[in-house]
Amino acid sequence: MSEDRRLAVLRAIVEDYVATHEPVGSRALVDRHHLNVSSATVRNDMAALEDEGFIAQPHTSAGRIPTDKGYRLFVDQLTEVRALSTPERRAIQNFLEGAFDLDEVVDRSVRLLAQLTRQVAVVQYPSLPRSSVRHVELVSLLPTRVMVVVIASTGRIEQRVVDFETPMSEDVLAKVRQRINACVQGLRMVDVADAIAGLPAEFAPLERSAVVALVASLMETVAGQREERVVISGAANLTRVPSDFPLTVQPVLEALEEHVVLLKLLGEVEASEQPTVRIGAENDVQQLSTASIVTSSYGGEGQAVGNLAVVGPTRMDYAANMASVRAVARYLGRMMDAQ
Amino acid sequence: MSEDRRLAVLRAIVEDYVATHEPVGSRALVDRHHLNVSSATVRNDMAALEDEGFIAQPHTSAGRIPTDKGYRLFVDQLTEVRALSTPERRAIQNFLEGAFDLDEVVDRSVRLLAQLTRQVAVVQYPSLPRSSVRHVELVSLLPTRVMVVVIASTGRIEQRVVDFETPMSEDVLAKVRQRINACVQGLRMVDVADAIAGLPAEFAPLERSAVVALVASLMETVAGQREERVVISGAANLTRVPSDFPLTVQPVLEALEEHVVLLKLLGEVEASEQPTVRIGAENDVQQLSTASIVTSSYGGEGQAVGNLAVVGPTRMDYAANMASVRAVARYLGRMMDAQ
DNA sequence: GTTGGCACTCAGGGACAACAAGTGCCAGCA
DNA sequence: TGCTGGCACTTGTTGTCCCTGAGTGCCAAC
Repeated sequence: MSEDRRLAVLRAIVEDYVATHEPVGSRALVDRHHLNVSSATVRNDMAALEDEGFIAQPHTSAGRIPTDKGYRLFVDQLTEVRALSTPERRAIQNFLEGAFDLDEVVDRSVRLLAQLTRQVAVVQYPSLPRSSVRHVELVSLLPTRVMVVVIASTGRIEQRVVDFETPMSEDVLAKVRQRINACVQGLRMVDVADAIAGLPAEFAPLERSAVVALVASLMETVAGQREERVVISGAANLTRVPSDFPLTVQPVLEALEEHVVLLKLLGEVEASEQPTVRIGAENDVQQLSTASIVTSSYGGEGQAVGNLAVVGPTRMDYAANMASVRAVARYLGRMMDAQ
Repeated sequence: MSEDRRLAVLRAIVEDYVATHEPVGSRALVDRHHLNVSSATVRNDMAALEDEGFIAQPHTSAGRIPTDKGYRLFVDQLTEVRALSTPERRAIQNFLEGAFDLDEVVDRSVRLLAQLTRQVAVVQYPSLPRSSVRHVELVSLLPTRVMVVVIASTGRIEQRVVDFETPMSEDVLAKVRQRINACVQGLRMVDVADAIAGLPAEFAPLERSAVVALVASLMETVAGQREERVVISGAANLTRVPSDFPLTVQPVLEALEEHVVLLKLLGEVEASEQPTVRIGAENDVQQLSTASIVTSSYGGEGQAVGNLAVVGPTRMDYAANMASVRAVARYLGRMMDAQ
């Protein structure tokens, strides 16, 4: 019994099952793929594959479907991610290039990814701690209230309102603004806290408490556990094929609404050129144990600033989805650079 | 045959059907509500109600369910929106008050609304054209590239990148910044275009083209058809009761992903203290013809700056949802004032 | 190691009967 | 005039039985 053929049989089963959504039997297999052996031989191979846990039978008289372990082996066999065709690439480029600002770039990316894969797409905003400072603006709202606006190199903008006990004059505010920018412009967010820690000491005791409050607020903003943000699109695709998630659309939708859960999912990827796949129960999130996730990081200049993902049924077209995820991640990274 | 009793019967049918999700028969009706008449009498009333189109039978041997027209009459009979209980109100307040910035306020509101109503909630960001300018910031990215950042009175921030043909010095940029803010600060967005139209003329011919580009970009930003933004939450609630949308979760989900559609839905409300209800086919959006929508506007000082809504099956608890929508709209309006 | 053959299993679907829920209508009553 | 009890009728639901077809496992032969 050849090991190679067994792998070929597994691959054929996965391909057929992904295409037809029905358990595939030995007869259909030899008909559709030219395996050059009889159905009885394939049956023997299938029995072996089942013993090893790669495929399973819904019931005795049915064909086989791949298990999570089977998909895993299948995916690991995919030696290289297929490249998109030129027209596909051009479509992506055209679609993303019309965007004006970061919100629009992210929004278009997530929609595009959902459309390409016909699955649910998730895109994380460029992570604040992983980018650098372009500009800090202080806008006076009241004599005792200032809005701190941080503009990141990725185009992301964060704001926060600070109240003081003692009023601050426009002159002092201008000076603080100038000093802060001098200290932090171009710095990586993670280094900002150190850079401005000494600032309050430069100011007269009377002004110092307000400056301390400003600096503290700025530190909070850039530390930003809270500031990670994700966008999803294509939830309707979950219901496109009802059998995808037989009775389980709800837990999946619920998981997708929990941004904390999503961030955890996205966060588990190490930065890499290749998309990462997690299949079924490989996901730590219990609600997504019937789903598979294809993730990748993106960022300019080989520097990951965020992650993105596609979520779908374990029975998905892994090759195509990996290609789409990689393509969108690349274009997104390029947009970040361009900004 | 008393008209009052017929209305009471309709109300009882709606209430029972909303509660049980099953066609309600004459027998069950007299059992559960003390109507003080026999089931035969109720049957006569039901026949009349059916003639008038307020209720319908799924099939001959089944009970009655309300039609869209029936729900409409029921809703119109609700003379006043129930007030929320004090603990409910306190919960809302606590939930919303911890928010730091606008994004967080909107995010929390939409989640809260989804949780209160157990339906899909939609919240529109404060509309740019309906708010005023707090501050305009120009951040130099390159000598020929500036990021225009507009901060609105509602806390909303919009950005946009402008490229010039001729480089602009920091000095000129500072002057433009100062002049723009002098012209537009505190102005309503709709009046901004007029206020800055004359600005380029103040500058030397050499600088003028860049200033024109800046002014044009600013005008585009505040005109902002494109800039309306909505957030949704609670999509998982669509699948909570499978019978809510028998085979139709998909079109509803699709409609909810089309922000253009949502904005249209939200936009059709006239500003009013009372929530507006649109039932089933009353929605212009065909995909939502099996859904009902409860909308309201919100805004500080009686000035509407945005809208919000709850989307659910026609068979929803209208009284409760109207109360929740109104409550969240009020708190949201208050938050806008506070900013 | 591969193949054809054959007995076995089991989900799916049609036919049919019994049942339950609910209706419409009518004659009688206040 | 309006309400009520009663009764025949309709129809979806449930359960049983049976048949069919797809697919398997295994064995003997090549």
